[in-house]
Amino acid sequence: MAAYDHPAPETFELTVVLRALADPARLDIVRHLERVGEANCATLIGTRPKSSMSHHFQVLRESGILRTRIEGVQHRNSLRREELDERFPGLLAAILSAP
Amino acid sequence: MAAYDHPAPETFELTVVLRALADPARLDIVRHLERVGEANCATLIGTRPKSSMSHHFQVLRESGILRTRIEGVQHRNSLRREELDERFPGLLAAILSAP
DNA sequence: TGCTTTGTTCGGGTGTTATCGAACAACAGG
DNA sequence: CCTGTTGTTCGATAACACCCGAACAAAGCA
Repeated sequence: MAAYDHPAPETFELTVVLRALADPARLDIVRHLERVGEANCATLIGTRPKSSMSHHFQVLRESGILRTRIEGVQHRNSLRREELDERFPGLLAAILSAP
Repeated sequence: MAAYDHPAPETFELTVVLRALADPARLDIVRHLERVGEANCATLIGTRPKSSMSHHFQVLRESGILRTRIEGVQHRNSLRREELDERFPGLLAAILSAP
């Protein structure tokens, strides 16, 4: 399995990031990652099937919100906090602290 | 023309607000309102038809991002900055300062 | 009463996104 | 190898959102 491509912070698009976050399932993923730091897909699957989760991770990854590191058979995801804050200062913090 | 209903800040939903902002046309409206304070629909129409604009204003209004005040035949729109900041501290500022 | 201005509402067409099962691929361990 | 685990990819369906013209509504004014 080849490593994923991750966009550079200068190419993050605000509307793309907002659209990625404007989904309850993906917001759950982001909030969970904030708590645990790093997680693979399986641990985040609630009632949703794997294929749906894989799609949501792809959207989050391609928008720049998270990075995926491959370790063996698992894909470990974590937030790109510094890079997001570099491009959109305060945005992630505001969203993570929102009710 | 009866006045519009505007949601109370406690009922603002993060995903709804993010979805409302995750559209280039609506982001333009929000940025414009930040500059001029208050504006009616017509002054914001660029190349888009009235019906499209009316739709975008409705989305922004129902999500809580702006309020619409009727004055004669004009509908004056302005950002609900304090109320948004009360519910989602820092969110609007982060978005307005983003590239 | 007409006429103009300003927006809304309606209807349909179009494109995008979410969802999910099933099949596939990559890796690790026995 | 063979098997189990972990995710991705594919294909189909359904839901949603955007877009725009046309008709409508409300208010101001001659």
